[in-house]
Order: sequence, then structure tokens, then C-alpha cells
Amino acid sequence: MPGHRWKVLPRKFYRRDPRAVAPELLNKLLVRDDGRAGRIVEVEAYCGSEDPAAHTFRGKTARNATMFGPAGHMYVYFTYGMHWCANAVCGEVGEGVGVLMRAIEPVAGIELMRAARPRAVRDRDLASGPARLTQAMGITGEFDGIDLVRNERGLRIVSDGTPPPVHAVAGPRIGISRGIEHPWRWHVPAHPHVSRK
DNA sequence: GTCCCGATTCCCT
DNA sequence: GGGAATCGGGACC
Repeated sequence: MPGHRWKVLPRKFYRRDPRAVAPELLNKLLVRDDGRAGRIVEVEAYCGSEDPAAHTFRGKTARNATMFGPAGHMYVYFTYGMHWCANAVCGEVGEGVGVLMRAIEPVAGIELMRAARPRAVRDRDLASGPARLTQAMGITGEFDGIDLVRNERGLRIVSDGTPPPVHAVAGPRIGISRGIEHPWRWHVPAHPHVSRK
């Protein structure tokens, strides 16, 4: 992989409102040092104490502690008794805000992703969905709290120079029952690897 | 301690 | 479109 041409996103990129960070994460690359990499094509912002859909809405707990920590770290949580989901922590320490990565387009290490997701027949099913994404990339609870800026556990988010889409599609978030009025989901227009239309 | 349900996925109809 | 799988967090008694 031409890693030397990739720039790791700096801490300051994340130290902002997640609603500003989220659309700018589109077209960035989530990269593992085992060769797996994918282009981020769908994200959602979760906004702490002002957002009833956020895990952090009711304050800090053992489970969500990472979200209240420094920006640029990764919050990984377990849900539905079987799935992991991954977020980039944003904002300032104590805010409990971040961006859920919902879909990537596989761009490297696709054989490893296939091995991790043997049931996915089509490439577009490999990582189009928040739990599919973590399965394809091999992300589990062991990655909760890692510093993406420092490439901990070999995981990072980089730019290859591709800008975010000029007109990202915004709409309601998926799978939530409260806060549905907020258009805090963004995806690359007409991209086949987005989890839903 | 008990109970409900979730930032989901997959398979069946 | 509907339901099962599967279990821990968190609200509430």
C-alpha cells in the first residue's frame, strides 16, 4: 500500500462539533496495518447531552467513558448481544460527542475482509453497515479507547487527498427511536456501498 | 435483582 | 416486510 502518501488526520480535525466532523470524514480512509483499508462513505453524528439518541445523553458510565475522553480516540461498543460498532470521538474532553462510522467501501485487503465475513457474497455487503464494517476490519472491544491519531493497534484514519463530496446527502439517522428529527446522517451521493438508500 | 430494549444483521416469507 | 439471534447496560423497583 502507498501508505507514505497518506496523511493521518490530526487531533484538531476531531476537536470540533461532530456535525462538522462527520461530513468531512466522508472519503477519508480507515486503515489497518494488516493491509485492510476502506473509504468512509456513510457516517452519523452523536451529540452528547443535547442528543437523546446518544449513549452519552445521560452522562458518563463505564461503557461510554471513551466518548468523554480526548478527541481522535475510538469508541467501540457492543450491541444486540453480538455486534460491535466504532466511533471517532470528537469535541472537547467531557462533551461525550462523536461520529459513528456506518459504511466503508473496501479498497485494500479485501481477501482478509472476505475471510472475516464469509457470508457476504457481494463486495457491497462486506462493510456496508456499522457492524459489518467492524467485522470486515476486525474491530472488537479490544480497540475501544485506542488513539487513531497515534496509530494505536495499527488502526488509523487518513486522507489520500480525495476531498469530501461537495454535496453530501444528509438525512435522519438509522436505528434510533429518539432524536429522529435531526438530519445527522451523511453519505456520499449515490454510492453503492452505503448501507441504505 | 428484574426487566426492557438497543447507534444490527441475517434469513425467511 | 417480519422475526429471531443474543446479552449487557441502564432504568427502575
